[in-house]
Amino acid sequence: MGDGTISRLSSPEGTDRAWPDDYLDGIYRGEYDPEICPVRHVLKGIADKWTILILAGLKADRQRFSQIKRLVPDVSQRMLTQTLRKLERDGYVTREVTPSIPPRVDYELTDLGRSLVAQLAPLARWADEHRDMVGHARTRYDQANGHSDFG
Amino acid sequence: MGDGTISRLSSPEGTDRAWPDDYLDGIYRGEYDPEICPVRHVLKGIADKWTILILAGLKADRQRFSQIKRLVPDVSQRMLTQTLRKLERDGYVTREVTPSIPPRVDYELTDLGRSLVAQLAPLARWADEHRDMVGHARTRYDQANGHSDFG
DNA sequence: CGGTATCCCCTAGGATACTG
DNA sequence: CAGTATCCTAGGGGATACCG
Repeated sequence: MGDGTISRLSSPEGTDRAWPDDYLDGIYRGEYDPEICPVRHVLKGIADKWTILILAGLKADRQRFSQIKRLVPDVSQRMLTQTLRKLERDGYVTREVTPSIPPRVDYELTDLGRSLVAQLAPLARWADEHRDMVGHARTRYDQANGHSDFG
Repeated sequence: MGDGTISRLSSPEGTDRAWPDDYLDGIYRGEYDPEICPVRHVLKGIADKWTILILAGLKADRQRFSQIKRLVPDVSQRMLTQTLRKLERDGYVTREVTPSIPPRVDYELTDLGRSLVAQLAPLARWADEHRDMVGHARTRYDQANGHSDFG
């Protein structure tokens, strides 16, 4: 670990940044501690089955619980609640309860949440534009090797 | 499903794009089928514990198996192999075997892989810059509510 | 060196039922 | 309507041992 050689992978000579000015900065900053790495943490926070889709549903407007459910029809009530709570905890959304009967709960992106969503945009666009290439690559791979052990 | 109302969440009037020109396009394109959605698929492909870190290790240079292992010290041999295979299958990396003794295997990003890595950059930068805000939000949330049931 | 194979645990997440 | 609570399972992922 801390012997300093990790950052020597391909660092530009004569700079005091060990890595090029890109996202690796975040991953390898300082001691390489996987438990601390901020990129890992944020990624872990959004790298589940529903988070991105729910953030997507909230991008345009504040939404009620049931409206989000309608936008992401295949999420279970349990997971929707759980995911929204996590997003609230991380400061990405606010939760506002109106104690009427029946009750009403509105969710809305915070500035932090909107900021995150903005970062996700290019990735999603890329995903849409390159789905065919990935699909073809998979087909090729699976034909070259006989198995489909991946899912 | 396909009653067309899903895309009416907040679409601008008089356009034939149901959604603003951002990443939601990808998620909600056409029939909203979670099994097909390209964004979901790509996300799912990189949303595990190791993929991003391994892609990061490959960004600068072609690497041998053992070198990647050294860059990401806490990945198990099993998961490293498995993740690299998945990346190869999706067309993000190439795998080149040199049948020497001991054997040598080199991994390298494809153009597609480099393209993906480029999309990840702003997200990782964002993660690094906003880690404190997320951390504080969590602390606040956990103090307001007594529990730390999240991990 | 770069892998497989095996075992085993843990958590994400679905289904269902109940509640204020 | 917007949740809890409970039960249950698929599979992600670690540890270890073996192999060409």
